[in-house]
Amino acid sequence: MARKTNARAEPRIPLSKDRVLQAAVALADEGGIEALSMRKLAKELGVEAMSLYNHVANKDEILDGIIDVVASEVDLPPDGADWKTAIRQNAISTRDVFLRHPWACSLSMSRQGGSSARLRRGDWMLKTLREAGLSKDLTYHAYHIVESHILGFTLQQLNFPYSGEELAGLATTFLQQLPADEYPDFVEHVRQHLEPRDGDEGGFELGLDLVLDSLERLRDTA
Amino acid sequence: MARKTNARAEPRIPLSKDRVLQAAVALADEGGIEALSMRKLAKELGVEAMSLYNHVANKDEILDGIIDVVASEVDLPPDGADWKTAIRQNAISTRDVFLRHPWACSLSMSRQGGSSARLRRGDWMLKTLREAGLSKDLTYHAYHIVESHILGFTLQQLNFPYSGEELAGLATTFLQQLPADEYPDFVEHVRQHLEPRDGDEGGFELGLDLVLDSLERLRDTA
DNA sequence: CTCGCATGTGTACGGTGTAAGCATACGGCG
DNA sequence: CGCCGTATGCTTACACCGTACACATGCGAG
Repeated sequence: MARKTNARAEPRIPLSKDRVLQAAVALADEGGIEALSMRKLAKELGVEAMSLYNHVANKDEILDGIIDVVASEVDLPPDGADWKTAIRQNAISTRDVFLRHPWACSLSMSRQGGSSARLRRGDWMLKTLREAGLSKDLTYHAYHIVESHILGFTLQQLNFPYSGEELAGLATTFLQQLPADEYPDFVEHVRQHLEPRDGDEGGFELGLDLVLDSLERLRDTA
Repeated sequence: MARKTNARAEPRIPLSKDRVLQAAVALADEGGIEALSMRKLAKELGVEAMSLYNHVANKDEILDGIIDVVASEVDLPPDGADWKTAIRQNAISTRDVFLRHPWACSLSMSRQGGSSARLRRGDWMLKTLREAGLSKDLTYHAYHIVESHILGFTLQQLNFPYSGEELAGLATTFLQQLPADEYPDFVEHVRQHLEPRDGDEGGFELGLDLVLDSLERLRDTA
């Protein structure tokens, strides 16, 4: 007979922080962040809940970890390119990543922990701004302004009832039950959301360019 | 003896949805949103947890309700004034309210429910933009861009380790434990955060004016 | 072989939101 | 005045959460 313990049937890949985080991201991706519990995560890995604690200190460490996993997915364009297009690319990449992991944007905004991938991105953006010739002070503010647009815009888009094809139906019912005479402009706005304009990259990039051009102007006049 | 039930000692103000929401806001203000549980809220009101369900359907309704309570605190400047200063005032007021209720900003971004005060504010801003002469399309985008800045910037500020006096000490330790040679620009940025610049209204209003001026320019050239 | 350590398990505790049934108090009716 | 339906509050109970703690088991080093 086979050796008693080394059950050949399943090679039993050992757990690891990496595997835990990977599974956590997958779980959050398909069920939302509220579906990510230690018990469900353990089950997903074929293990008991407490076993996870051999690889992570607590759930917070998992949350910080999965934020870092998604943060590591965003592109940091190489130096040398024009600063505005570099930041533009990074902003768009950041947005894409957050749309791919819809739970990550709000989670990322609600915890201040600086894990490596996030630090790397922040440092990259600051360096890019600084090397673009912005003053120390302007760089400081520009960073927050650009980040505000990226995070704020993406979060808004993620929280909208959804533009995904048939789910527009859901939005129309939402529309019908709000008093059109009392909030006419808001109703009009929601209606505009339902027009086919595949995503809101349009508005996102419009605002982004507004901000970047303004910063450039500020740099040149100051 | 006194009548048996009508215990004179405490007139027993009856519960009401309003009283529940008011207490919920107070609880969240002093303990953060995670301190807001049905049991604690009930205790605060001198009542048992399940009694709350006579006045609200579930906890979500409480969350939507307290968002509306804070939303009703923001100023909607009267018509007639210059659109940029009107929106400016509203933006600053919105930011102030969110700084007063630090839990409200992220909560407000993570639920799409349109309760009356929020709808009123959204409608007001859209109307203001439209009457400023922005095209339908530009109004649509401008709304999201302005909102992104307000919400994104405020959220960023709320999540920063804190600029409050001695808590700066906490931030300095945070600073010391991150590798200064690896992320030099980020370290510099955090250091700038610690300089006395009471709040970040500076950056907030700078970015806001950037956006508003750009929108005006776009209106006039299109 | 045996020991120690890393890893996974089982059980338990205090917390959460809330469903169901019971107790009580109040307002309108005879 | 007395009665009763309804609104309000209380009690108990359930499923789920994060995680502390004690224990079982496997593997590599001496």
